[in-house]
Amino acid sequence: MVTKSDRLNDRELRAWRGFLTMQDDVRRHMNRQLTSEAGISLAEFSILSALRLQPDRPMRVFELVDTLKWEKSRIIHQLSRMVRRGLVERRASEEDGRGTDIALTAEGRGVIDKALPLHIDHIRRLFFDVVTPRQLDMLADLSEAVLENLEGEPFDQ
Amino acid sequence: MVTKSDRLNDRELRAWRGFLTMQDDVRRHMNRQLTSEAGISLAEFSILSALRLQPDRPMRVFELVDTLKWEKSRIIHQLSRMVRRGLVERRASEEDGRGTDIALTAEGRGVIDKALPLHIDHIRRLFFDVVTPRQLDMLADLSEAVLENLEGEPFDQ
DNA sequence: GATCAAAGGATGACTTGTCATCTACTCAAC
DNA sequence: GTTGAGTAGATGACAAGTCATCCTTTGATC
Repeated sequence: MVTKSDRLNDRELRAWRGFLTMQDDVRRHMNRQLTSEAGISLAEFSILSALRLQPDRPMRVFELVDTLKWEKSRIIHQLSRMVRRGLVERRASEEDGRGTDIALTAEGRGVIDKALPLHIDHIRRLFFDVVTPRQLDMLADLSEAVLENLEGEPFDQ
Repeated sequence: MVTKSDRLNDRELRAWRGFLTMQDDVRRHMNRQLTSEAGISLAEFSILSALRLQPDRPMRVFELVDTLKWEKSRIIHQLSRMVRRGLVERRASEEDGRGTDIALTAEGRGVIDKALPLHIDHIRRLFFDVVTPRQLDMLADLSEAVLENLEGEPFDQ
């Protein structure tokens, strides 16, 4: 049973503030590295690398939603911006008259192929170089526990 | 010495994807809970609770920057929006002619006093209830290690 | 084959966050 | 007391993310 109280204790506060700050800073660093070395944002990187996982076929919008776990509308807006920049293409799906296939353009493929190794180098230096294997596994466990817990919560989906 | 490679191994991938997804989802949940139960966003909550830490004096903008570790411009824009909504006030600083004091309005104080306990309840259910003390300390250590490491990196500040 | 709920996706309005740039003031050196 | 570098904060333009709403197609039921 968990002790309830109207404030966080020192241990909780340390972890929580550290987590929030770290996660915010890490995102900002990733964004800046990608912008300056590959000319794309972290959001664009996320979409492009999801598409790169299925190199030889386009993906449906809902597959991107499932892969990235973003809100549908967030994905769709991001795709619209990326279509404008020529990184991806929309095509009517052949299987489902309501559906849209999303495909990498040649430029999108070029960009992600260049960005991926640079980004992996970056997050290695940023993150993995100072995190022990034990911490890594604990973070994975913790993340999965929290994610699973989230599904039962109000304000979900 | 760390093994370099152009891709993440399974262990790294599991932790990294879990972390990114979890952190994104947690933010979204916090935002929704605050919006629906207290009528403010997470960004507004962050500013208001920083101000609430010094209940009896206004804070300077740079103090908010130091406390929250946000970019200066992010803080300033957020403050402008919150002034518009009547949650905080700007006053010329008496000590420094360039400076601005930021103070809670009566409404801002009312809102944060109502929001704080609700939010703490929420993150307890969301997060602390499924995270062990050991994991908590590990997360704090990990966050501090990564934050410290970030300071030496390019793309900092 | 008409009806209708649900699925797949798009759009608009609005908030949030970033970068680049700008103004006003301070403080030190001369 | 000028000059000039650095500090404190503000602004504008744009990219991201959220919510509410909309349109079309599908698929089940009658």
